[in-house]
Amino acid sequence: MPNSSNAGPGRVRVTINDLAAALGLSKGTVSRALNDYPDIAEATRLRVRRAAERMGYRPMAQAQAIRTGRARSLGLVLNAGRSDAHKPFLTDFLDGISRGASEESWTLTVATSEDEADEVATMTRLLDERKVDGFILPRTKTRDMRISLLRGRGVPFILFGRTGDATDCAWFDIDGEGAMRAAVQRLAGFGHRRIGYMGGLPEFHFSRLRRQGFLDGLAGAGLAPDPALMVEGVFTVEDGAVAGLRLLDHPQPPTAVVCALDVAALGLYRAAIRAGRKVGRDLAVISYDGSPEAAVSDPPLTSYAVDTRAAGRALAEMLIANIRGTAPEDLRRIVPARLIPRASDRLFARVTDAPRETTQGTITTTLA
Amino acid sequence: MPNSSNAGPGRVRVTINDLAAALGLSKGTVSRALNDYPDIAEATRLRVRRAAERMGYRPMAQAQAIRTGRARSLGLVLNAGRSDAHKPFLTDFLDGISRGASEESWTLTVATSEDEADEVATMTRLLDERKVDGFILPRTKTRDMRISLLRGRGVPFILFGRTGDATDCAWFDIDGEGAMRAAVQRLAGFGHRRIGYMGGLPEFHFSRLRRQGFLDGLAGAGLAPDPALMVEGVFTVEDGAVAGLRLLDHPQPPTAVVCALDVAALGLYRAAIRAGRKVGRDLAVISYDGSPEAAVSDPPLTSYAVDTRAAGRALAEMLIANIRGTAPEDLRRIVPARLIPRASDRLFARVTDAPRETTQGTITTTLA
DNA sequence: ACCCTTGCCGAAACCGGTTTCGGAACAAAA
DNA sequence: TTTTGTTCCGAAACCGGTTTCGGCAAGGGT
Repeated sequence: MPNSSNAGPGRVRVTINDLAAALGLSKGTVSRALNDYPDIAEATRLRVRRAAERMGYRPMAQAQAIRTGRARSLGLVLNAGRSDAHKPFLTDFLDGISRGASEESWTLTVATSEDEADEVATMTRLLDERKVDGFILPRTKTRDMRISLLRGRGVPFILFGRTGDATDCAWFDIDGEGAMRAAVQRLAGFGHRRIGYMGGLPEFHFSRLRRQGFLDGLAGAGLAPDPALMVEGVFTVEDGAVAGLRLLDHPQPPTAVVCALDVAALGLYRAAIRAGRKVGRDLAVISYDGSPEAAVSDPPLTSYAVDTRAAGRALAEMLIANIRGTAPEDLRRIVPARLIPRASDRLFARVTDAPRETTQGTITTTLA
Repeated sequence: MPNSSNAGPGRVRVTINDLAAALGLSKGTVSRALNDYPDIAEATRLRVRRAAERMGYRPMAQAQAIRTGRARSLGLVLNAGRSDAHKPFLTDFLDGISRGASEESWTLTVATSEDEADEVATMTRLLDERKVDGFILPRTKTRDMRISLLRGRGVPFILFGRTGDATDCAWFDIDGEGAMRAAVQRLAGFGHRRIGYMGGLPEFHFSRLRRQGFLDGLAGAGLAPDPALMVEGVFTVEDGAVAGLRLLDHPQPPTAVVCALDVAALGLYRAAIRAGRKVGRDLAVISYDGSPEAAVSDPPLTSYAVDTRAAGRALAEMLIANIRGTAPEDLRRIVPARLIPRASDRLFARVTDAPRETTQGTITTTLA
């Protein structure tokens, strides 16, 4: 008969001892059968499996952990302090990770922190108590304390994004620089020659990459970068509004702007209104993120979308592989962002159809 | 010397054996000293504590779990299928839970699911593997399968919200019905007599409560409810737009509307535009949620805000108390929502200052 | 017929903690 | 002095698994 002293949740819990007794085998044999050891007869293995299934046996994760050293849990530490741009995607992200993890019977442990120091402290606690086998690090910075910590302790981890020195790092990322490049190319194809840029906070590595992508795009289109048309450090709609105003107030303002984040673009929308211009008519905008708000803005924002759910899933799978021994060098993947063409980047019946000079003239006089 | 075979993360791990050896005590004594057993001399207890501190000893959570039956982890299963209204609050919510949990050295395990069946399956797995000790159940329904499951298995849990039969349930909730009542009272105070209502999906228990609160509010103001001015089942902005149009198309449309959710109100904004009316001038709106989008809408939406972070924290603390033995009946708390007065509920220089009859007339002719 | 593999399983140690039980040392009461 | 009672700690069992080790039995080769 199964386990009589069943304290805690789960009702009558069937342990490996119950299973072994029911089968007339030793618990060691049962364990090895369940874990596919080579020294178990195929017939026995099947008998054990079937009995386990029938009796509803589930190995207690912690009991395994104590011997194997694996909690079978992935750690994710969210920064709740900063207004996080990935808020709207968080559910999708968690969903992706959770699915990727549960497919291998792993789980996701989430913690939060407000600043970088707190982040490291939280991760340390999770590690010390052995609650987690590895970490997913979102929003990687060029110089990231979390990476130093984990590297120093020899703990497996994977970056969502890249970093300055990615030696020994596994990572998954979206090709932001490629998207920026394509955005410039697209705008140049529409006839734009003065293309502005709004980038994110410089400490995040993606800002650096996207900026470079933008510059590469300009070069590819034979355009010279104008520092006056480029602003960095945008991370909220408010930032974007301020920065946008600066761009639009320029004596020779851009006819198009590439934004590294949707929030920046949304801020630019506001700036445009205040400057008496209209996005989609006087000003072309292409952005990046594919956030839901972008779809309902006026005009709907053309944006490069990232599939956050798929990213979460990939991150989970890759981290598990890393924990299981795959070398970090073999765990690096980059996927393209997907363009969602909407109305903000086509200046209907004007820029689009007119030759370049006329375009410039039209815009300029509109502003004057 | 500490543990030489240190597989896995964490570098040189100091175990209770290392500690005992260093102190010249048995590991049982060390354990009891650390856990404040009464049969340990005060001097010894201190000596042990200090050594533990100095050597950086952290008990391995899983090793404790195997004997105590406590994983020291709270479970949260998110429904990723439905477009979740609490998306913008998710970070805050997780942050609250995480803080409440980590104060007691507990952690948060998050999983996702798409439908109700999946939800139950996920929770079952988490329980069977003993990954969690209890659950936080967000978005409770009047008849909730999760509750039946957990009740049946005798697993501790706490509701975020209330439910049909809350016997033996611990819960934490925001006083939505009170907010609805106050909203009606406020609008009636401004002179409104035809007050509409837009409610949420009926299966969620809060919809029921808020609806009742609205009706109570009407009664308190001496107004008779008009079924034609009440719509239910709104859960997205789109729903809200459709429902709003229905309300505004009424031959004798409402001069004010109480919304049970901000998304409903935002939908109503759209409907008003299409109907040629202007919220804050022809139509007063009070809503509930306090979502960030509501602050930047035009006009800014007056809404009852819920402190999701505080809720998360309270839920975590209460669930831990429940797991530790406090009776569910002693773990029930309701806190008021906080009114954030903005522009959407004051019809400047018209309804506000005019007597009731005139108001009605003004609105009506505006529509005609 | 004997030895040597090989296949397969049981026994027992082990992981890192918690908890029970009993007894030594010492003080107070008889 | 003996008895009784406390205080405090060690020894060992226990939790539910995993992993090592050794040995029995069957099969193959000589």
